[in-house]
Amino acid sequence: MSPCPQFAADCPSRVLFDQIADKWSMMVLAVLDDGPQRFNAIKRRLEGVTQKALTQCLRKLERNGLIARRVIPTSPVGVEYAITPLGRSLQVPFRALYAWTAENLPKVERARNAFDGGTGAGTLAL
Amino acid sequence: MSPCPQFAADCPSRVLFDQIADKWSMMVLAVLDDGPQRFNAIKRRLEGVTQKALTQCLRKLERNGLIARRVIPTSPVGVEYAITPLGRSLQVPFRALYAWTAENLPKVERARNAFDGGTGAGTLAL
DNA sequence: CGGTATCCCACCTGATACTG
DNA sequence: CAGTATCAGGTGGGATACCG
Repeated sequence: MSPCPQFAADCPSRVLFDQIADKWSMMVLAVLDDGPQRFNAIKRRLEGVTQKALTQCLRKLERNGLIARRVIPTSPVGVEYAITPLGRSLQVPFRALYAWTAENLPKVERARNAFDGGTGAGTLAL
Repeated sequence: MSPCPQFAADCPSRVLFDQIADKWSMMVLAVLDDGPQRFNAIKRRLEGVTQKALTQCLRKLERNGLIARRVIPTSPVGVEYAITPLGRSLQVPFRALYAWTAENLPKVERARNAFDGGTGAGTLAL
């Protein structure tokens, strides 16, 4: 199986992957999967995210049709973000990835210890 | 479903995700899925990758136990990289993600055009 | 509240040169 | 061949301040 025999720069998979695989996108979608959320509510659940980074991430997700932005014209403006059906469909492969991390974290940690601890002897064991 | 009620910075999924979700890792694993490859052979198949970036990526994958590095003591040294069973297991969720990109690229492109073209009216359509 | 604008700095990048 | 070393330069992040 090789969908792209070579990974050209304009390979659709590459282009799209660059869009969805950043540090925060997956988590934002996971948060919004619980239901629509306000900006600061999302921010509170993503430990370590800055306002700037979150804003950029939300814009990108919105641009790609994965989330929807709705302005609530209250006294101090409110903005609500909601996951779209397209965004929800991306949750499926994302959850598969999450499951992999949960299942294989111990193995990765063991490999890392072997690599770091050894003088490079890790290559022998594999 | 919320495996992490909140995304703490030390959430195992977050930590591991940061390790595997960079620009090149997924493609390197896909290339090595065809069989062991030499450094420059991999480089040739990843259009746009620099030697430095590829070296860093291969080191990280090796450290995390996803690929194995083998030095072939020939006249000009040769180095062969091979995917490990652990790396191969990661291919499963990666392929699911690839399938999603292939299937949903048109929808994303349409959303993007709506967002870019419109004055922000894209929020209405969703 | 939900941003945008600004500054500043760390980092990543590309290019080049050099080594075992 | 497969790197490491180095340096210039652009990109992005963090902090702060300010606007609707």
